[in-house]
Parts: sequence; C-alpha cells; structure tokens
Amino acid sequence: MTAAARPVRGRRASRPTGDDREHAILATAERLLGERALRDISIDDLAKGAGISRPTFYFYFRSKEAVLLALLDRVVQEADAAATVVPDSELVTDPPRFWREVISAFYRTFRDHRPVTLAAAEARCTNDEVRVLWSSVMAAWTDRAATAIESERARGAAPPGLPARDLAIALSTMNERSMHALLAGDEPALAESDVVTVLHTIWLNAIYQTTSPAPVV
Amino acid sequence: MTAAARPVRGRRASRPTGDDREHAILATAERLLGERALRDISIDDLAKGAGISRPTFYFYFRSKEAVLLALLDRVVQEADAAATVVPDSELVTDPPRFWREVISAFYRTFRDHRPVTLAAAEARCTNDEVRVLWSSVMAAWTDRAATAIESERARGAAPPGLPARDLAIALSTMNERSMHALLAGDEPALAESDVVTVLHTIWLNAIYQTTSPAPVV
DNA sequence: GACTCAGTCAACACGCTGTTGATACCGTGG
DNA sequence: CCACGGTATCAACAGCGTGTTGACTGAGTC
Repeated sequence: MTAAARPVRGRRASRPTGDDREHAILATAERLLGERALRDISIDDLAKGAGISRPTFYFYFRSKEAVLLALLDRVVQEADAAATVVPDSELVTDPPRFWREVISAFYRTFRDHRPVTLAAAEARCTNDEVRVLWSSVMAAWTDRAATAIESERARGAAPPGLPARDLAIALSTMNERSMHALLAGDEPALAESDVVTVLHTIWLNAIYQTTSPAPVV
Repeated sequence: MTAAARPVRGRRASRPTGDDREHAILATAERLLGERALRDISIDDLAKGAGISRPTFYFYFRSKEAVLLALLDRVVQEADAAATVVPDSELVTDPPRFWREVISAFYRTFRDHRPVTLAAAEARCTNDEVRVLWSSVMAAWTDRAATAIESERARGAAPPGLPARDLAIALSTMNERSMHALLAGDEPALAESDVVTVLHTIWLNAIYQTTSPAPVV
C-alpha cells in the first residue's frame, strides 16, 4: 500500500517515519504482552509486528527490555498522577479516606495495565533499568507514606511506635506483593473485591492501632 | 523421592557413582549460585563443575531449574521444620512470643540460604514447578496463621475484624516480600537488624489491635 | 549532481539448549 | 567365563535467539 501522493514539502516520506516505527514496536509489544510473557516474545516477533526486520529493530531499541521500560514508564507516570490527585489535606480531614484513596489509586492503575505490570515485575529480576525504575516508584510511595505517618504522629492522631519509615517500607512492600499476587493469579492471594479493604485495614491498624482514627478537631 | 533402588556399588568403583554425580551437580549449582544468577549459569557450567559433559547432565536432571528445585526442596523442608519447632501451645501462653518465633524461624532459614532463596524467587517467574513449590510454602504458612488467628479470636484474645484468612494472606505476603527485598538488596528495604521486629509489630497490631495482647488467664 | 544521513536488511558469528546414536562399563544369570 | 541388559557417557548434530557487519536506498541539502 504505497502512500497516496503527499505534498512534496510535507514531512511525511513515502515510507513510515521513525516515530511511526517506534510506536508500532511499542504497540506490538503491548499487544503481545497481553498474550504471553516477554521471555516468550522474540525480537523478531516485535520487528515483524511492526513491519520491519530484526536488525532494524535495533535501530530503535537496544533490547526488548528497553521496549518494556518505555511502556512501564508510561504506567508509572500514570500511577504517580493518580496518587498525587489525592490531596495531602485529606489526611487531616478524613484520615481513613486518605489512605484508602491512595492505596486504591495505585491498585487501579496497575490493574488497568496488567500485562505491562506483570512483565515489569518479571523483568525486574533480570534487568537493571527496570529494577531501578520500579525501585523509584516504591521509594516515592514509601517516602510519601512515611511523611504522612510522621505528620499524623505530630498532630497526635497516631501513637508513637516503630520508626515511621520502617512502617512505611513494610506496608508498601505488603501492598506491592499482594497486588502482584492477585494480578499474577498466584496462590494464595486476596480476592479482587477485597484487596483494597484488607490492605487498608492493616495500614490503619499499623499506623493508628485502630481502624477508626479521628479527623482533626 | 530420589534414587531409592540404586544398586549398591562396590567400594572400588572405577568411576564415580550416579549419586556422586548428582551430588556434584547440586554442589556445583549451590556454589555457582553464590556467585551469579541462575540465568547466567549454563548447563555446561554445571556439567563442567561436576566433571561431566553436557549431555550427561541431562541424564541426571531435566533442566537447570530442576536442579534448583532440588536445592529449594531442602531449604523448604528446613523452613518447615524450623517453623514447626515453635509449639502451637505457645500461642496461649505467650502470644507475642509465638508470632515472633515463627516469623523469625522463617527469616533465619531463608537468610541462611540466600543464594538458593534468591534464585528460587527469580525462577518462580519462569518455572511452573518452582512456582508451585513456593506456592505450597506460602499456603502452609498462611493456613497456619489463619488458624492461629481464629483460635485467638475464639478465646477472646483477638478482636473480630477482617476474615482471618485474608489477614493471614496479606501479612504473609508482606513477610515474603520484605524478607526478599532485604536479601536481594532492593531499595527500599528494611534493615537486617529490624525486619523481624517491624514485621512482628505489624502482625500484632493487625491481629490484636495492640502490641501487647494478653496471655491466657 | 554530488553528498549526507537516517533508515533498512541479508548474512554472519556466536552461544545456549536439547537430542541422537554410538559406545563403554559392570553386575548378573546361564 | 561369556553374553546380556541396564547404567552411564559423550561427540556430534539440529535449532533457535541474539547481536553485529557492511552494503544499499532514497529523501533532503548545498
């Protein structure tokens, strides 16, 4: 299908541009990840799917993990955005709601991008860049939680106890693994309908030693 | 479950017995896993290390993952044994101690076999048998915890709340991931010196809504 | 019209996996 | 003591996936 006559001075060439190709590779990767794991997708599969040859793939990406990294980056930004939508101010007006909404935001984002999330979790084992990116997500989330716990203690809503940071780390890793187990269909795992509630309740007990902490008075 | 009916060889066999070879392969695998990941160990490495050729390796194991499975099996049994040493009766005489000791037993076992543990965690992504074995460890641990929580509720030591099983699942996954993150050197992770204390405290708060539940009266 | 340069790919080199078929070893029963 | 059958062994082969090389194309530039 040769492209119809295009303005000679237009930026479109008779063959697809580099951007088109890059997008085609990303789209192919996302589609194939819905069917099978990254390790079962060859670079040739990605190249063929994007209508190019294998060597040409290397012109656009260093490896298939680099493709995943690009996909993951988008998801991570979405998760970040979703979590940031919940205002810190809600922590004082309705603490349980604050925690529930942040936990829920993360869960929804990763659930909505299940293939990429699962592929990333697996690639984290083998790829440094994926590990670092994931690490930064966890660090950001942990930092925010630690800060929030400290401010709750400062205003007297939460009792003193374990270092806030330790609490935040342990609870964050709980969320990470619980959500992953559910998405991956591991056994044993929480039910889709309960994850957020269960995790939320454990967070409240860990932070406040009660499931109904008081808002600011 | 291995070689039950292997003929007893004469003391002066001219070449090593099959058992010797099998052990040599396992020992080589354990040694190499201390240096690098399973994916960076070729079957030839294992064969060479055991003083045999690659095809001969296949006479003993179906794949390198099968070797890991054998190693993991030993660790899993050790963890099981370590956890079972803590008597259920301790749950009524000294609840915090019961939970701490069980959590600690798991941690110590897997820490003491770090290379195998980390390799198993990675292989779980790609290998069904490893996944199933690991799954069974988590299931056993979760079941025991769920039962214990229910009995604490029955005797009035723990308040009602989330389904005991959901609580057990979430807390177990927290332990799994927290311990793994520490062993793998992930960021962020708890410090070696604090893991058990932090996890223990969160368990107590989640189960009892206090860190000092009463023993039986 | 010569020159660039992004873009493209056939063909190669390499490393790892898993299999085949031939062979050596050794205990056992005739 | 010999030949038979299971155990054990490996050279050689077949196949797949990766990453690289070097040559080619065609659109824009001077």
